[in-house]
Amino acid sequence: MKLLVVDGNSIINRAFYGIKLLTTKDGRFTNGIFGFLSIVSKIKSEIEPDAMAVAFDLKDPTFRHKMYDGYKANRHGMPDELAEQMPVLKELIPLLGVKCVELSGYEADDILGTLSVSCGADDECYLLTGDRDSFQLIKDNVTVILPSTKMGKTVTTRCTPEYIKEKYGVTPKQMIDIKALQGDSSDCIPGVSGVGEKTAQDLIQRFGDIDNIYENLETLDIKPGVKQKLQNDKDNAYLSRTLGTICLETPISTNLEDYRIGVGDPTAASRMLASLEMFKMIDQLGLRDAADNVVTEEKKDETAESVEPVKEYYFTDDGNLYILDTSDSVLDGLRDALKDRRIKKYVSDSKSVYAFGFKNDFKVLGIVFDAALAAYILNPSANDYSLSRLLLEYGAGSFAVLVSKLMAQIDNNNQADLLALEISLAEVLASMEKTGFFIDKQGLVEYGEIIGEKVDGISKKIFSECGFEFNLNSPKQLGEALFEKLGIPAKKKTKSGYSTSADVLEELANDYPVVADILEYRMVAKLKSTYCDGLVACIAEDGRIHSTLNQTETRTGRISSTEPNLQNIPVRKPLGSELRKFFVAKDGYTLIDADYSQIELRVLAHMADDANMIYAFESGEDVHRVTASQVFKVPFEDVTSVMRSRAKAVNFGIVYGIGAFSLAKDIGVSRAEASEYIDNYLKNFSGVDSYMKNVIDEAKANGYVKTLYERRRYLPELTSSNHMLRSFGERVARNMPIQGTAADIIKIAMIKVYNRLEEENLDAKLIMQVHDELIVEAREDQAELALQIVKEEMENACALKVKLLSDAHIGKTWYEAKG
DNA sequence: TGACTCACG
DNA sequence: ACGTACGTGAGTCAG
Repeated sequence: MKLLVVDGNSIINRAFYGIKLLTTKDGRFTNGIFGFLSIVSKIKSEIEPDAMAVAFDLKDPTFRHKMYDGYKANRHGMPDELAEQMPVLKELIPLLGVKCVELSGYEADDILGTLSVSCGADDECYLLTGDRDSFQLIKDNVTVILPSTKMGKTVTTRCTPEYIKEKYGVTPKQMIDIKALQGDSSDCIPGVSGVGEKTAQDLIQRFGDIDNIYENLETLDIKPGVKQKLQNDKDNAYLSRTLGTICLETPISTNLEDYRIGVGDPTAASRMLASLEMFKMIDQLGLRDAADNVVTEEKKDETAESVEPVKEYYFTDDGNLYILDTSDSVLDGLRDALKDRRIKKYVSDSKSVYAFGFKNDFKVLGIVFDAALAAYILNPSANDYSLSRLLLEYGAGSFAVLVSKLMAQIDNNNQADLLALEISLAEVLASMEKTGFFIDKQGLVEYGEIIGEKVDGISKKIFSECGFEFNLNSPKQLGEALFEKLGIPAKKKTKSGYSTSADVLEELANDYPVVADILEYRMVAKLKSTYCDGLVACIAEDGRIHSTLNQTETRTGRISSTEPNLQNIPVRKPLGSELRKFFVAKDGYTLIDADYSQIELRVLAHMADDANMIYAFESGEDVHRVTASQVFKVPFEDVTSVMRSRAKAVNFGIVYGIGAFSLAKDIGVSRAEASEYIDNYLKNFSGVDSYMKNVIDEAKANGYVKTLYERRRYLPELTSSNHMLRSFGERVARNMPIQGTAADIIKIAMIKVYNRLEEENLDAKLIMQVHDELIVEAREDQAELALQIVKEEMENACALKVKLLSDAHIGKTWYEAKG
């Protein structure tokens, strides 16, 4: 029989520290469980055992180790984030048909030891543990499988008697004697003081065990100093041997039949994994059928009278239309229903339904519910809002059940208006995707050729300055070239070598001309590959780029743009901004670019209800100048450009959840000085000061933060015992309501602009959004009117305690229209 | 696939 | 004692 015994504590510990913290949407930590299941399922499929057990430590609070009271007293307690995962794992394992074994007063090691000696000569035993103490258990038929992390990946080593012989030069049993001499501070095993790994190995290799050493200490060939140390700590050596010997007689069942892998409860297991949001793991553990049963079983319960097969869509008794699958072939048969406003539609993904309408020149009416958008509004931090996942996650047996569960939560959270807003926006986004952005392809290609020549020229220059060639795109090779071969002093390191990021290189560029060239290379290489080549490849047959606008991607409520991303087209540097000259309006049309002025700061002024900041905006003066005058305590007229730019950085920093250190680095002043700026700022803007404190208190009390329009983001990080993680949570708590409210507002504006342009029958279309900026393509003779509409709708999107302002310009290209 | 770098608001 | 500003997406390298 093949037996696999897992040291549960050791493996979940390794997993916990090896994987970044993961949580479910309601804040339960899951990374340890996830890592445990990953490695155990991998090893299980390699070994294919007949029997299996997972052993856990179980400390009896009244238990004191017989020999040594300090035993393991200095082991670090388990962090809460891991401790809460243990009972969950222990509940899950039996559902997978595997026994958990734990016994008061014994460690997992002891259970591994006892089961390993229960195996007969015909059996094979595998011990999965990260604890090298288990090496003493190795025999011809007992192998230790030791996971370790190499270059960020988990690899496993099969440790056999031969492996121990080769690595330590001893038998597995002799490992106990090595440890008796060497000790182990993490286990509070004292050993012989002054004897380390090398000496201990050498002594046991030559003399076999500590009995022989102590019986013949006088005559053995051992250095006098070492002899003295051995003499001094003889008692500790024997005590250590006792402590280091794994118990082989734990009172548990030693009948291997009792550990034969069973069927467990696949349905309960998959339900539990779904609640832990480990959807891939369900497949990995072979529970897909059971998971599907969860859905069909419950479906039977719900619609007991008529068990329908799962369909792509269905009408229900109330005459509403439920559309689960929004592919063209399905929607094709529903055209008439899609045009009928009276038929309420509940869909899995409204944007694609609207897109189908546009593609076929009709308008889809009557979508009242979108499951993906609803789930996104309930929790924007998930990664996947596909229907199959939502059904599992919400434990819903049918689409109709899912809809009612989602809707109940949306109502409960007061988010029905927000959902309606997102559904309206889906139509706008579908229209924008369909329209796309016209590109001067020939101009872009020619620009790409010029940039390409620059790339080649700078590469050659760099190689001649260095005296050797290497791959300039490889941070690793570049780091070695600069900081080793050329001997330039390195400033900063990353996990895998020297940092070569722009801020590091900028500090060196003045002293080392080659570094300045590398910065220039980086810039032009990026322009060439990402923008010139990348964008040209995205131009469709109609001469336009149709980016995808994702509505369920960001944790703050912003939309994102992919394939290609049109929200990060260069603008800050002159050479890069040239690119925008190739984003043009089609013949006879022109572009309107309108962007909100300081929307995030205005939102902050409103939400914090800060009289001073509201006044600053009402004065109509430049807000960074006003801030500078207050923070630096100088009259408004005396604000210098340096003061203004520093105040601007402080304003940004406040929105991001500022720290003095980062502000200091950003604007190049001392930390103390930066700290003074922040203090002055918060004294002047006392409303902001108290808002920032309140928002964190509320976030901690509620577990989430929210925008003016009830968009939420849950922040399990706030309860973390890890300082870094908790601080991150606090910064997010400060930032998300501001960034998110600004996102809500521009979404409202988009819907209004879209509807107005349509109502007024203008030949003008919204084509792009860049967070605080909207772009419209309008027929030339209607451009002025369209501009007025865009500006007006943006400024009237909502009424805050401060006005919203939109700067709008007309131009033939994006470059021109940006103003 | 993850790390690094860099483009944007 | 700890590391250091929010939110994104794409290209590239290297394991």
